[in-house]
Amino acid sequence: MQELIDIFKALSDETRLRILKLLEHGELCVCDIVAALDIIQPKVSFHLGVLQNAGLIKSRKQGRWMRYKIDDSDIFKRFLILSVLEKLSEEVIKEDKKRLNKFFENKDDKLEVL
Amino acid sequence: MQELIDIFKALSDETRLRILKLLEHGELCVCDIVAALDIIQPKVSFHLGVLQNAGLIKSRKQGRWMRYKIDDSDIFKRFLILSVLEKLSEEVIKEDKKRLNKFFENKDDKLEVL
DNA sequence: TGTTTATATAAAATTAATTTTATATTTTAT
DNA sequence: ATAAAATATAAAATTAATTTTATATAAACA
Repeated sequence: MQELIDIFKALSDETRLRILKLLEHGELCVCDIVAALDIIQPKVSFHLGVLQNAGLIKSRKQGRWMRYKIDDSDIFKRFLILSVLEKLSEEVIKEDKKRLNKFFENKDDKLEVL
Repeated sequence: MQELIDIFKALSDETRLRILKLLEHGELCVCDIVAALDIIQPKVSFHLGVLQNAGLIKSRKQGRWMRYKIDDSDIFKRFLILSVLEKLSEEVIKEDKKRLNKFFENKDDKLEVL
């Protein structure tokens, strides 16, 4: 029962739904998400923790980055996450994606300089 | 987005999941649920309100009773509710059903007396 | 009509979740 | 080695959700 409650609780917050939507197309590190949502890092880490605790995302450490991606390893979570992604209008996360893309461009610039 | 959040929030509470499970086989009035869960009436009304706000149950007034039942009128809610009902072990609500049955027996007794 | 029953709701008290601020840890780069 | 970057976590502050207590309303009954 608690496992189920944790999943629903994790999904009942705007910031966390925005994070899931950002992770729709793959893995991101914490700093990507901070840049995209334009909120402070400890807050992002907190929400990533809630999502991970509920088993909706998983992480791996790569160098000094911690990369997160969706974990839809069972049919129930898969359906839930698919529903969420489908139901969230693009409108809601338009600005998030803009900021993320801008952040990526700057990353690329830096890489080209090296 | 808020609608989705309200649905998940409604589902992220033990009392409310127990109520949904009680409503699995049909309509119940508030006093049935109070008897089954063995918690005070304003608390039950509060949780019924949360579930109804989220569109997961609906009510109709009949005499002095307010009867509630599951509202799975769209495919997404239907799936969610089905998943919840399937995932909640009978164990969790065994006592609830016992108390509900005892309450029903007493109701019948009273009717027979009349 | 006055009383009882079923329910809702408001207000206060309590508990839980979130946010912010400050700091610690780990990894990489200088 | 030192400094900087990325992240986590602890503590405090804030906000939100839940629970309790008290009361109001409406329907049915004596």
